[in-house]
Order: sequence, then structure tokens, then C-alpha cells
Amino acid sequence: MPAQSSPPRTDTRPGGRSARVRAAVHQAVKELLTDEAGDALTIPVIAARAGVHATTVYRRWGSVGELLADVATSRFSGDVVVPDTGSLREDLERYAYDLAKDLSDPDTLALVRAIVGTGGEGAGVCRMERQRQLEAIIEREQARGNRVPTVDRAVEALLAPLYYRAVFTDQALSPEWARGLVSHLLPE
Amino acid sequence: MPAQSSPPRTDTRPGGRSARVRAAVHQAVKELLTDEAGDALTIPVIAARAGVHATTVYRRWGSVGELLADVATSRFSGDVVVPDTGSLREDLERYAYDLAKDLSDPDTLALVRAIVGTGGEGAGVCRMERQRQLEAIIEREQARGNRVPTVDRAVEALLAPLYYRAVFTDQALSPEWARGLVSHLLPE
DNA sequence: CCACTAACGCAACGATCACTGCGAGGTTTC
DNA sequence: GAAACCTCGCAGTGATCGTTGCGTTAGTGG
Repeated sequence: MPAQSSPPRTDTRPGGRSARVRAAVHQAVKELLTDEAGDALTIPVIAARAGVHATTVYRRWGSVGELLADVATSRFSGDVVVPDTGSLREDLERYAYDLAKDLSDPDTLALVRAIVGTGGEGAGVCRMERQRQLEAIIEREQARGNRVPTVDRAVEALLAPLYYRAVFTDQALSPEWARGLVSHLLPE
Repeated sequence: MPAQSSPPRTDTRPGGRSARVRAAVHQAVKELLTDEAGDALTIPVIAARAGVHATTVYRRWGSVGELLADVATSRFSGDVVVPDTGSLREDLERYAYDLAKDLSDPDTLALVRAIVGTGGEGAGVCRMERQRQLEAIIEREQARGNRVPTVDRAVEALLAPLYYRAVFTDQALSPEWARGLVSHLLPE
């Protein structure tokens, strides 16, 4: 176990030097994830691509796994706004559509696959944020006094097919198909 | 692109020398996948664990990715027998139960995650065999003249939640939960 | 304006990796 | 039984990786 490797220590103000190399390294990781076969994703290569020295990357992140986890965290945080249309069905349809569009991005997909390959510790990062958004939608509907499916059911019916199709198959995540998932979760 | 690297060339008879080192290397990969963090999965390490020389592994497989694909192929082929109880519901329940038990094995799970991480070309291997079995169950029921869900629906309702929960979460794949998936696919 | 802290660049090091001729041992075929 | 073929072990090579000590530079607070 690599201790806990102090997270991005201090200094992450949007103009600072640290923030700049951080952005450059993140960008390099995303680019390499789409280009290369995936096994060539190593610290010296990332550092060269980012225009920084490998030493810096080793000191700040320590390993490719932690770096990927960091990239995933900043990638999957507060990116999809939770829909709020007043209708559960419509909220879920927009949510499924947004998630499908997000997972259709090759960069995002490659990132998810790489994260899964690092051992699964960071795999939760790729889904917890989405699951929280789903919970928020359902709890809001429940607060309106309506019957709602359980969160687990919603995860099985929406999140699971979206992630499964994206990660394990080559099929496209069409908007119609994503909406169809909602109709199976909420039978008329 | 590494050409196509001739697949396990010749000589795979169950007693031959090639078959023996092949089995040893496969076993070593499975063991290392469970032990290590995953990033230490390299050819020399695998070879040392298997008791063979790295040269042999390089020549026969060429890269870790191809080796993983080979392991996955022999792991996911003809292992789960397709249930045939005469009842679609019962067939699917047994199928879901078997798959849940299979994915609960840490070795199998680590293999699936590693395969996904190599880029996704070999990810299909982990699911195609299962999907064919699902198709066989459904087509058999259809041949009996009964109404059946589409294969895509069955994949979304069974395969996707099973793989999603196994790969992305740490929750256990309990038999009751697996059976519950079938009851959502086949209402009534 | 000046000292202080922290992040980065630089150079060097051992270790490991991926790969390549060459020879030995086993298996098949005539 | 002998020759041809394939597979594996062995030793060595260049390249890359992960890591560390030290000087430099950029931001921070008095």
C-alpha cells in the first residue's frame, strides 16, 4: 500500500504554477488515453507529453493509478447538471440522455476503461457521482409524495445498461435507446 | 499495430510440452491478477511465476494484452452449461445465478477488469459467450411458441446489472438479488 | 521590499523490461 | 531408427522506468 500520498498538497488556485502543470498533465493523460493502445501509459511518457519533467509527476501523484484516479475525480465532478423538470420520467430521460452522451465521448470511455483496469479502487469514482445524481432525482420525486422505484432498481435499469454497453460492447449509445431504458423502469 | 501475431501456433494437444507451459502461464496470470495491484503484471514476472523463461512468453504471446485475451478466451469458453429446465423463468434464474457465482470469483473478476483495461478489444470475449448462452435460452423458449423478451432487453436486464455491479461496485452478487433481476425482466 | 516556503527542473543511479541470436531437448514423420 | 521441425532455455543488449539529491524559480507573508 502506497501510504495515502498526500493529495494535491496545497496551492490549487486557478492561476498558480501547480494548477497549470496539473491541467497540463491531466490533458496529456486524456490525449494519451485516446491515442495509444493503453499499455504505453507511463509516467515519463505522460510527463513528456505535458511538457513537464517526470520527477514532478512522480512527486505529485506517485503512480499512474493515482494520477488516473485524480483525472477521473476532476472529470466526473459537477459536470452533469441534475435535471429538474418537475416530472420524474422527464428528469430520468434527460439524465439518461446526458449520461449516454457523456459516455459516448471516446476520451471519457477510455478513461473509464483505464480506471477499471487499475484494480477497481478508483472505479467507484466513475459511478458514485452519477449515482448521487440519480438518488437526488428520485428523492426529489419522493418528496413530492409520489411512489418511486428504489435507487438500486434505478441503478440496475439505467446506470448498469449504459455503463455495460459503453464499456463491454462497441454499440452506439443512441438517445432513443437511452430513453427506452427509462420506459422499462417506469412502466406506464 | 503489432501485426496479428500468429495465434498459439501449433501443438496444443493436452499432453504436449506446449500445452504444459501454456497451462502454467495461464495459472500464473490468474494468480498474479489476484495478488498484485495489477500494474506489476509484466511478462518477466509472469514467466518467473510460471517457472518458464520470459523468452518463451514473448515468443508465444508477444504482449501482456494478447496473453490476457488468450486467458480470457479459454476461461470463458464452455464453462457455464446452458440450463434447460423447460421453463424460461427457471432457465434464466439458473443462468443468472451461475453467472453471479462465476463473477463472484475474485480471479474471474480481476481478469475481467484487467481485460477491460487493456483497451476493450478483448472485452467482447468476456461477454460474447454469455450473451450467446442467453440467446440460446430465449430462442429455445421462442421455438416453443411462447412470447419472449428481445435479446437486447435480456442483456440490459440481466447481463448489464451483473457485470456492472461486479466491475464497478464492491457489493456482493447474492443469489437472491440475481434472481430478482429475472423477476423484473419477466413481470407477473 | 525582503525572507520564507513550496513546487519544479536537472542529472544521475540502479533495476527492470522488451527483445534477439544461438544451442539443446523433445516430438513428429518417413 | 534417423532426419526434420518445433519449442524452450540461456546469455546478452539497448531502452525505458522509477527514484533520489540538489539547485533554481515562482508564489506568500511580514
